[in-house]
Amino acid sequence: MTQPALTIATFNVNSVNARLPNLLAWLAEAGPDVVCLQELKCEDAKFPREAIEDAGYSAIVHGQKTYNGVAILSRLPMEEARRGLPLGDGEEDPQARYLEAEISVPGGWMVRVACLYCPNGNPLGTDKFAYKLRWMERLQGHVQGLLALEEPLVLAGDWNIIPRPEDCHDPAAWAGDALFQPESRAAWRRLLNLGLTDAFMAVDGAAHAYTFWDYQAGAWPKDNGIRIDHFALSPQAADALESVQIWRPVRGREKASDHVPVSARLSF
DNA sequence: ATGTCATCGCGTCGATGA
Repeated sequence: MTQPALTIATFNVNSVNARLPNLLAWLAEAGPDVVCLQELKCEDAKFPREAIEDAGYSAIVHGQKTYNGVAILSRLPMEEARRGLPLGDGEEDPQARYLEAEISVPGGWMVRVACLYCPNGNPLGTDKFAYKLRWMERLQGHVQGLLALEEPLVLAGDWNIIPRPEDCHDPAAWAGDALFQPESRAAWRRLLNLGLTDAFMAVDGAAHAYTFWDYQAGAWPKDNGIRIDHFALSPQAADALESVQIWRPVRGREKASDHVPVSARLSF
C-alpha cells in the first residue's frame, strides 16, 4: 500500500503566454500535482486558463501587466489563502509576487503552499535593492505566523538569492550582484533559521546544481548558471520530503525560459 | 565585453527589466 504522495514544483516561466507550449509539454512529461509559476507577465484576464484546465489543472492567479505575476496550478483540491504579502501598515504590495493556497492531499492531509517571486534587487545602491530586503523582512514576519500553525508548509519560488559560492559558476563574477550580496544571503539564512529546511540541501546539496542560466553571453552553453529557485519546508513538510529534481534539460529546449522547473516529492 | 528575451507604447525601434 503506497502512502499519499505529493509532487510540487516551482517554475519561473518568464511570460506564461510565451512559454505555454513549453509549459504544457513539461506538465505532460513530469505530471506534478502542484506547480508554482512566477513571472507570468500578464494580467489575470490574459492568463491561459483554458489550456491549463485542459491539461488537468485548476489555477489561482495573481497577475500583473508586463512584470511579475504568480500562479498556483493544482490537480488536487485547492483553496486560495492569500494574495500578496501583508505590509503591516495597511498598504498593499503594488507588485504581484506572492500567492498562498491550501491543498488537500488524499488521506486527509492539508498542505499549505506559498508561491513567491522575490525581488531581483539590482542594481545595488538603488531603491530596488532596499525593496528586495524590505520584501524579505515582510516575508519573514508572515512566515513566522504560518510556522505557528504547525502545518506542512511549502514555500516555493524564485528567491533571487544564491545561497552559497558553490551555487554559481564564478563567485567573483557575482560579487557586485544583488543576488549574491551578504544582506541577501543573510535574509535567506534568517528565514531558514526560523525552522525551515532548504529541500535541495536536505536531500542532495551538490555544488553547481543550477536552476537559472542567463540568456546573455552564452551562459547556457558555458554552464554559467546559478541556483536561485528553492523550496523552504516547515518541519511537518520536511519530515515528508523524499526527493528533489532539477529539470535541467528543459533549459535546452526551443523557446526555453531562463529558469528550469524544480520539483519536490513529499510522502505522508 | 555581455553573444538574449519579453513586454509595452502608438509602433516597424527604444526603453525597461531581468
